[in-house]
Amino acid sequence: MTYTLAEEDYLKAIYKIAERHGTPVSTSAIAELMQTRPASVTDMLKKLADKELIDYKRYHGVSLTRTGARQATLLIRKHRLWECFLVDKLGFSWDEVHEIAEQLEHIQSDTLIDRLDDYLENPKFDPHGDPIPDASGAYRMRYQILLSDLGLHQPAVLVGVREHASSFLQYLDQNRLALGATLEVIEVLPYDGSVRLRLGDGEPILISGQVARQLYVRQTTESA
Amino acid sequence: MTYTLAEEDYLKAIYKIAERHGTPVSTSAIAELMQTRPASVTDMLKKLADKELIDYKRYHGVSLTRTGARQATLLIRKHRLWECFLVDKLGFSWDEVHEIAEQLEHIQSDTLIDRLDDYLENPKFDPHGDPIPDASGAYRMRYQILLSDLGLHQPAVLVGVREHASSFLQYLDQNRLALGATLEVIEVLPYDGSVRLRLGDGEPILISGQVARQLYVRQTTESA
DNA sequence: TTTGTACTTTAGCCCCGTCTAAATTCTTCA
DNA sequence: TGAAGAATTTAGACGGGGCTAAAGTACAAA
Repeated sequence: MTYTLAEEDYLKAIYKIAERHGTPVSTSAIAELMQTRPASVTDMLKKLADKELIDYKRYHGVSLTRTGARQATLLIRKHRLWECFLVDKLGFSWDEVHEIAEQLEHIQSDTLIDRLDDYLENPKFDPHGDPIPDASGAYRMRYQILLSDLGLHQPAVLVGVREHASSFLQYLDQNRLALGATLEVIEVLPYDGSVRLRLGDGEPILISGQVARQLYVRQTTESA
Repeated sequence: MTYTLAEEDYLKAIYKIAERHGTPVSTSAIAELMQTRPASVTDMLKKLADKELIDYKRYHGVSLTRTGARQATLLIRKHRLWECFLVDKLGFSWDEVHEIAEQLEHIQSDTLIDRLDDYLENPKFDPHGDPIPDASGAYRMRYQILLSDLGLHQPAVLVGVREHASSFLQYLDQNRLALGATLEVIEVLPYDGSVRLRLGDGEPILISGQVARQLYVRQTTESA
């Protein structure tokens, strides 16, 4: 019932890759995400398979078992709740919390995490707009689309970020692109896909197509 | 500048033993406190000595160097601040927090601990009445004596506990012996050293000499 | 001064998680 | 169909941290 730090890290990595790119998850994808060597990954996969946390066929990648997915979801719950704590209570900014939450998520205590959840008033999303699973591992996906897929003049709210790199988040801060901001696409430049948008009721700003593809928005009216 | 989990645990153990029983600290004392084998302790002592965290002479015990003591104090600071957080913010009781704080104290982030300190409003004592070192490692000892050394009819306040075992703390709870309680010794039974005392303005209660030797009190007047 | 006993260290082994180098398997394309 | 090339796994090794068994050291008592 209790796993090592390394095992937990692998489970989370597999979960994340599966979420983005589907299953099965390749050895090299895990190695890349975890900054380690494929040979090391193979070793660990055997151990995880022995513990029935993953389904593993040599040369054909892995997927999480029910138990493995359960555990991964729990880790994500812990990670995101700690991020809320760091931002909401301790005053960290959203680009500073990842590293610390990576450590905190390994603290073993169900009571602790449940009480933390209550203390934070059961948040449903973390500071990056990612959903927080409940104690049973369930979470609801919010309706959201990429800003790059938002129609012209369609009012929307910024609800999440796909990219979590500090430099990206700092860039957003500098451009007043905070979660909850209302916005509307004014123009998409045909040459390179850059997007001009109105933020709240301020002056229009220009962001690259690259950035637009990293932002999740929710439309705020049902018009075309 | 950054140490492994095991190294940190050893430093803290050595610090604690030195605090209670003085220096040098024996291999077997460390082994007993850490629930490990003397042979394992010897192995680790060599490593800590190589890193100049302890002074170590074969067969003659160890003491912490300045650097080692600094690190141990920092760990204790972290441990005690986390205990405050768990009790004051998350509503844990004082007998539930030790295990969790043992894990939390290893989280590496100076910023985190400083912000936690501020968030808790820079407490000077943890839930067991133990002093919390400041960021520089300094802390002030409170004036305190053992309840077993308190004179008859001498008004005093319960300020700390020497024993941290859950069962002991729960026993105190059941007898309304909480930190901050005012008390006065009414009688010491000659037969076994049991102490009868008045707690606040309630009925007298009887505690064993054994228990009285685990409680720290501060006298509240200068009489006799 | 010697010796018995308790304490400590050494020697040698184990498991975890990682690595490099070499071998194997998969896949794709001519 | 049959390689070439990419991905993956195996083999063998290492450092961290722990254990047992055996050997060495200290110290108190005679």
